[in-house]
Amino acid sequence: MLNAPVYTSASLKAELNEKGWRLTPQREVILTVFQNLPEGQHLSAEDLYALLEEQGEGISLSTIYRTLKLMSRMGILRELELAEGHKHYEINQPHPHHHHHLICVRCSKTIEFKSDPILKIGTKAAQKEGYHLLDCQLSIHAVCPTCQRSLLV
Amino acid sequence: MLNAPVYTSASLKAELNEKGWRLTPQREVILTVFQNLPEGQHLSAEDLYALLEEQGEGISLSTIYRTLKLMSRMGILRELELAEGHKHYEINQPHPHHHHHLICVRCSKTIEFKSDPILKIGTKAAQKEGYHLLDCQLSIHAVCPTCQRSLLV
DNA sequence: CGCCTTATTGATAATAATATTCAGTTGAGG
DNA sequence: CCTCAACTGAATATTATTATCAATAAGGCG
Ligand SMILES: [Mn+2]
Ligand SMILES: [Mn+2]
Ligand SMILES: [Zn+2]
Ligand SMILES: [Zn+2]
Repeated sequence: MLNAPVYTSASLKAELNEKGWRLTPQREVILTVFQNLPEGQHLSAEDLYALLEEQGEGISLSTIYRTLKLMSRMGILRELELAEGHKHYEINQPHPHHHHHLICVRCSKTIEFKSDPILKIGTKAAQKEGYHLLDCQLSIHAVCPTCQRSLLV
Repeated sequence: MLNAPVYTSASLKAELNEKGWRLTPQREVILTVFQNLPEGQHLSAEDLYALLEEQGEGISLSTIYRTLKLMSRMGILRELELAEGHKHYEINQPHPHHHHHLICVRCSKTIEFKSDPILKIGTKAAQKEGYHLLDCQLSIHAVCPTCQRSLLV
């Protein structure tokens, strides 16, 4: 069941150190931002950069890109394709908060929804092949009601 | 249930013309390539470009990018994030061939698997919100057995 | 069947997200 | 503390994808 723990600074440090990596203030700040992000919000690299700038905790874009990638590969964050041209990120929540995305390919309006069966099926599929699960996300690409009406394409 | 028909030149033409667009030899060729692609194969824009070059049916990269995007937004092709840095495409098959992807985030080794329940859940989720379904794909990000062994990160 | 309008193509240049480089800094283990 | 490799930030490079624009060719229509 997506063994994605709720990370604390301590557990993040432990997991990093285990691999010879380090806990830095920047990584701690970024984790905190994602942990406090309201449900349904997703940040791009630029979003995160701007947000931190605002908070007076400026972190370089280089470090932001590196950290987003690192944490995604650790299974701490999820990398999402919610819009064309750039990725979005959110914290990778375990079971009761784990969810999926219904995305309008025209305007990018996104609706989240939960599904236990999907998480189960995904977990089993990974297990069967001996893969170590990091994230499991159903992406539904569709056209929202508004965009259906506006006949534009 | 993902009303993605099996496209023929005629039905492609019909659907294009309906929107004031045109069927061109290039679009026909590209559709044919994807329809004849063996199960489990996915093409990037560059892959497709090289493949057509080889076949002596060279099509410009501009047109390839435009066509891949157009056909994805029409629901004819699926746009997949199977590797970092570029997208892959495959034909969007209806029910009995519809499938999902288990992807190693380290080496990009990908395994396909089917699941009727997921397609059902996705279809229902879109319906409930009044979205017009184009594609429904579960992406499982994980680490394959080989990459688990090689302790590298 | 031709004609006219306009979508489409291909070549080229532009854009923008992300990666890389490297010198200076700082975690973490001993 | 000390050492050393991992990390950061600034600048630069990369590269997938998009935009531009003149030339071409679908397709609706008379
Ligand atoms: Mn979300
Ligand atoms: Mn596939
Ligand atoms: Zn929309
Ligand atoms: Zn692998």
